[in-house]
Amino acid sequence: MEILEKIKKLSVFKGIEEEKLKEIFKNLNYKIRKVEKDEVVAFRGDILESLIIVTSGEVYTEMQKLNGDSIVVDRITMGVLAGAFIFGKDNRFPVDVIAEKTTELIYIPKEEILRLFQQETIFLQNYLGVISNKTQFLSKKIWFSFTNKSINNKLIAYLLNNTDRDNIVTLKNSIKEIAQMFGVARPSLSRVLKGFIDDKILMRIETNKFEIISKEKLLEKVD
Amino acid sequence: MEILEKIKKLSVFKGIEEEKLKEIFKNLNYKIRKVEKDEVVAFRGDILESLIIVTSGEVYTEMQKLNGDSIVVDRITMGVLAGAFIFGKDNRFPVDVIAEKTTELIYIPKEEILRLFQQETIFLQNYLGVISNKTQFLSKKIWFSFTNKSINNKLIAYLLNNTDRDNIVTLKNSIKEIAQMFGVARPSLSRVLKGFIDDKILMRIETNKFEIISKEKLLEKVD
DNA sequence: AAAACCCTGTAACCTATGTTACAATAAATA
DNA sequence: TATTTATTGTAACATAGGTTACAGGGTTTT
Repeated sequence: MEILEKIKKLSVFKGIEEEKLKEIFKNLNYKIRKVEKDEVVAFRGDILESLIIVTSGEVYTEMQKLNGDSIVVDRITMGVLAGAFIFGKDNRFPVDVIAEKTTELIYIPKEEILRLFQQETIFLQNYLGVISNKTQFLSKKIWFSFTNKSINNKLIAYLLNNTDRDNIVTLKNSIKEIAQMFGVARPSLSRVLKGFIDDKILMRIETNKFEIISKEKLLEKVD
Repeated sequence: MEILEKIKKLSVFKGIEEEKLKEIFKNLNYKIRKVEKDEVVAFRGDILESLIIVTSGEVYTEMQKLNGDSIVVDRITMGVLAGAFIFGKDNRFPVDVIAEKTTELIYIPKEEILRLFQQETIFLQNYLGVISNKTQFLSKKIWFSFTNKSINNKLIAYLLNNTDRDNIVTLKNSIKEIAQMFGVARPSLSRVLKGFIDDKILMRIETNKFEIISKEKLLEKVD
């Protein structure tokens, strides 16, 4: 069972002994599906009857904007695909799912999943963990964009969240990426950043390393 | 057991026969807590060891903005409180929880919940449903604000989502509330709405009832 | 009916942010 | 090292949206 090698690395099966995992999969009704690059794994609106797990390769999910453009929502290399949608009220895919490269997927029917939950508490806990983390992640994202409307505030929150002791901030992402995360234009973010430096609130140490000269002054900039 | 009367109305216990529910609660290790209006149920950062269920009254959750203002995130009258946080990586409350009025809560330890999951599949499915729905709700919210940046687009998406056949839109909320949902200023929303009416894309039938004269023209307004 | 209140429309004004474009680095590649 | 490519800084300009303020129309309260 070469599938075991892939399976045991997945976070939903973490902590289950290999022997048990083998036993589980021997009696499990599942399907393996291989898709090529650019192949559509699922269309928006498709009904979800099975849990889909990505074991190798990569898929991305995209949504349609009103003007027809589509934006990439998420990328999944290993793990559960849309885990919150199989048990929710609306069990249809909210997004299109497309393979980024050659990808292997496992389909496990919902009933089998429920049976596994009963049989293997660790699996249940892992699964609960996965969707709980997703919810937490989304909650934080919403909180961030809701409480920090201006670029000013977004940047301040970001800086404060990434300060080590000694008030040094090392950016984990490029300015370009941060602007994207914030959903703002890159030059606009640069402008605000420059403003903080001009006002001697921040000091640039390296390209993407700053010292917060005064936290108080920084907080005064909140609008 | 008067608690049964309250319990059986909760969506996480839906579909479980009353007799079984009685049996479950007889052997369950839980605590009841009563709080008065304005009493703090939980502080941001508190560790969650138990599932908390609101059985009567009402609580609201609030978050701190950088400038110290707090905003109300959610209100819960009956149901599970922060259900995604007990099984997630970070099992601390992300928000302050405060009683809106006299409120009764049930605390069930995490281990007991897990035991219940094994014992009563319906409960497990209900619970999965609750957090899944939450995730779906948050996903939609994020999608909406991410794909519809301008008030223009937000309003168009809102109108299209609330059209019945015959292209009549009846607003479910006041303009004020919609502006709040969108996170924009009320006069700004009014202005855009007026724009659509001036351009003969919408026609006002009643105060909060409109006819979409031309869906095509409406979609042309997307930026 | 009068008063008080809340929701909405509307207008004038201002500012933050997007847009575009180009120069200056920095990083990657030949 | 030289050349290309991606990332940033910066500036000039346009505009969507926030702010404030006030007036008209509903509702509720007195």
